[in-house]
Amino acid sequence: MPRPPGHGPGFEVRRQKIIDIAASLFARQGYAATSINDLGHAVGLAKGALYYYIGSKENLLVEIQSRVMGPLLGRARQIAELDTGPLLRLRLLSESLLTIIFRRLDHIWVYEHDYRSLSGEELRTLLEQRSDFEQVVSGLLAEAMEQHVFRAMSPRLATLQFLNLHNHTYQWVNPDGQWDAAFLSREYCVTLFRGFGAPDHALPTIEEQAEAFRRDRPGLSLDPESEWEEIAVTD
Amino acid sequence: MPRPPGHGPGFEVRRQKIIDIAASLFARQGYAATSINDLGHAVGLAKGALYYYIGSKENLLVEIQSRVMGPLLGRARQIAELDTGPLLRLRLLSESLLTIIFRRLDHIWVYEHDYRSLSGEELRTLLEQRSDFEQVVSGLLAEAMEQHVFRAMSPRLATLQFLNLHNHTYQWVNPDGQWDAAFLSREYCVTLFRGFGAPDHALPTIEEQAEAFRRDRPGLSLDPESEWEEIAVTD
Amino acid sequence: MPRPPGHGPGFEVRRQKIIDIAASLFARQGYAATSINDLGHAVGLAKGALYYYIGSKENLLVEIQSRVMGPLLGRARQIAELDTGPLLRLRLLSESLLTIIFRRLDHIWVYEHDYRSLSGEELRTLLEQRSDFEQVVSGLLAEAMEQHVFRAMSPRLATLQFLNLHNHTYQWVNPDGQWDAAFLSREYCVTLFRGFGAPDHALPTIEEQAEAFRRDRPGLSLDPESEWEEIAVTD
Amino acid sequence: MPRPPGHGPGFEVRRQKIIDIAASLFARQGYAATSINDLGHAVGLAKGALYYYIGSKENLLVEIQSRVMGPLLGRARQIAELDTGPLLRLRLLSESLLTIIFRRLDHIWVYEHDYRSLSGEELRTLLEQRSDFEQVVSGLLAEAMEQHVFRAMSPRLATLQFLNLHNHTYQWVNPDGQWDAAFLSREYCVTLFRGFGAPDHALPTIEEQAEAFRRDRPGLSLDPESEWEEIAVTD
DNA sequence: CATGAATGAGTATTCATTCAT
DNA sequence: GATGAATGAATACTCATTCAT
Repeated sequence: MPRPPGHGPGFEVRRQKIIDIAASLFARQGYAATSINDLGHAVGLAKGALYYYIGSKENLLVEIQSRVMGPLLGRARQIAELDTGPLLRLRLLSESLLTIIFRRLDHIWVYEHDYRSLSGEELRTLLEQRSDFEQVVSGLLAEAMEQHVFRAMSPRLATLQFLNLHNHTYQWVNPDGQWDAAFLSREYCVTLFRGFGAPDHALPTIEEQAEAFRRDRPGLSLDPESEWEEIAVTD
Repeated sequence: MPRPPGHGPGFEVRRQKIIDIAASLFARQGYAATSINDLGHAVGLAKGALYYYIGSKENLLVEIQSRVMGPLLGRARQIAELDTGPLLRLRLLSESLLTIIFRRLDHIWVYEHDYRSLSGEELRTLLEQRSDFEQVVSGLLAEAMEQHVFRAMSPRLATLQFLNLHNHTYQWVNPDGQWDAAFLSREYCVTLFRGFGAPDHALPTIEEQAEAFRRDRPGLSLDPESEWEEIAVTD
Repeated sequence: MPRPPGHGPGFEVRRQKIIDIAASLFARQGYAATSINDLGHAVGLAKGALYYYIGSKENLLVEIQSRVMGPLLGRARQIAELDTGPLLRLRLLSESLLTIIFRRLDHIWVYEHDYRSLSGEELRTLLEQRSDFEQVVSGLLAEAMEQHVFRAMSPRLATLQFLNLHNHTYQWVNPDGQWDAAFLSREYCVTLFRGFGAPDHALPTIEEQAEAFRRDRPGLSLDPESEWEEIAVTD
Repeated sequence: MPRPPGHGPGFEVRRQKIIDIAASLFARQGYAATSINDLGHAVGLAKGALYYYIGSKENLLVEIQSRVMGPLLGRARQIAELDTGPLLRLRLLSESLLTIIFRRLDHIWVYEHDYRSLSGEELRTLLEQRSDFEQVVSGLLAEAMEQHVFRAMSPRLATLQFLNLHNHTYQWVNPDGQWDAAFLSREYCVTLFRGFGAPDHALPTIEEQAEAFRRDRPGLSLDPESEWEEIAVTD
């Protein structure tokens, strides 16, 4: 009894590899400046076979974007619901964001530079996801202000500062360099928490809390390797 | 970049107008997605005439980039040499940078998104200019650390945080919105100066100093309008 | 067109079904605009298996063409040899032609629209068959003129009028509509026989003859159902 | 004072020539089977220059279709409004239709074979125009029936017979052959008018009327040469 | 100065066909 | 028998650039 027409078992594996390679090319040369021919050459496949896997060039962009936004949003929502103070959650969120930037720098380049190449429907989805992520950040910052841990300030402006500081990192970061995501997160949060902190409020010892948290909740660990793969594939 | 002789008196004026329009188109649609035809249509000139003014498409990109970097570097060097404390100079630099972002948002979009479309020689020039600007920032931050106004930290990392916070602003800023460059600069500097500040050091009243400075040195005023035009054209 | 040996018993049945589906797709979308993928999808078979049955895309066209011309020519020759007056034979031929048009409208569309996609050898065969059919018509018309049932006129022009009137029918006919092949044949023949008839010659009562004929010679009945299937499969 | 960007004086001339050549290629090989490369080769122009004139391949189809329908509908409406008997008008209409078929055989091939390659909007326009033409025919036939010049019959079926007889002519006609449009029109009308005529009604001497008409109304002459060019270019 | 016309290489995408498994 | 994977040529179309006038 032959199985109905469809895709073989190796299809998805190869498809993911092609998206990997596409992300790296797009990151290096830009989406518009990378031709399907370039990609075929890099993958080692003729154009026809390439299309068998990718459907269309724009579809590659969609896949790359959702590889970024899927894990990011998933993790952000997990963190937002933890029963800890808002600062610890901001610290965890910061590290998650930076971890993803470190681990998939090429995806982030594409994500940041070429999202305007998306067409209507896909673009709307993406912008919604971005907005969802921003609202998680906004919510945590607002909470910190309500608890007078942070001084009163425009929540929107605080959010934008948080995002500026983190999101621009992809422009210069070297994943194999001296700094890792944990270190950068610590530094950024020191700057932000001191910058945003209420004048008379002694900031809590976030780093100790974070360490304790990681010790107690290994299931929610931020180990980037496993997390990414798992979420990316099932996403 | 001298032009061959024989151009009439209106040549440069018209050339600058064409670059203006090109910048706005590139910002809206991207450099790769904007055709010379589009530009000709927007300018009201046939393609042949356009080439008389622009030389090549890539040349437009070079012009736009140097319109950004020229005034920015010029202003940065002026500020760096002022005989005031490093924090005031950082504050003035911050406002200059944001002023340029506000006033020429389209140029900045092109500058940030399409610099990879430049070829070797031009790209190297650009990266050098970026590096020069970063060194001005680095220098001021190091000075603040030496004077123990800022706590001891990696000067490189401090620089990158300063740049992250400012440079990512173009992604969301609305020049006609509620916030202007002066306001954002104030806010960013509060965050950074408190974040970077030495623990036991009371930060000086930068805003008052800045106001006094603007009152005493009107020639060095940050009035973006005049500054920009002047530098851009003679650049 | 014999197939290499080794095919199982269901081969020919499945093959015919595939040609059926191909004809309907080609008729709807055109031969050039229908891909082998489309066909595979409609049939429920992957492309590889499809080629096992069809040989090539052009071959499908050949099969469809001969499914039309085979029964048509066979029936035309049978009718031409009947020992009745030429008008009755024209009337029977007319109804046969229209019957085939009605029963296999999709085949006729392909036959009329896409025969130019055939290559040399196949095209020549097809054109010969068309010419053979035209000669049967010509012969009957000439006979009617010789017997002074029709007025003297160019036999070629009479033939072309007969063919114009019948062959263009596929463009608008609806097999499920109010008119059937028998009705249209009656109407066309009234027009043609009166139009072609010798001025002083009372046209015979063809319809009564036709009815009597059908009563007496059921073996030569025009029942389209059985006739078509039989010829098509053994063809 | 330079004129604004647009098209030079030779543009439209060359454009019309390209459409001529396209029509001849499409007629010979079919629209789908004719590539833009083929056309460029036939015209003696590179692809880029071709697109400068044609806009798109489908646009060529639209132009060809309207070159047929424009003059045809224009002439049909003129004829329908003449103050003569319906038979003379049918005779004039028949000759106009055949004249266009003779003069632009290649256009008619494309018109008849490839109209399904048109997309929604263009297709709808075309079908409307076809329907308009059919209604002119229907109107004249109905008029003849009302005046009892023709026997009572389904006006729709009479129309379809008229159209079958005329429209299928393009399949075999040779414009340089022994028959011209006037001759074919005469023959077709004899067939149709005798075929449709009321049994007891002596058909009028149409050919004499037609000749008189042509003598008296030279402005409405059917001279195909001048008529076509005039209408085609201004259309 | 400015135009319209021309080029040729490049773009994403499709598709009939083949073939190892 | 049937599949999924691969090919390579073809397709319509775009675009930066040039140049005679």
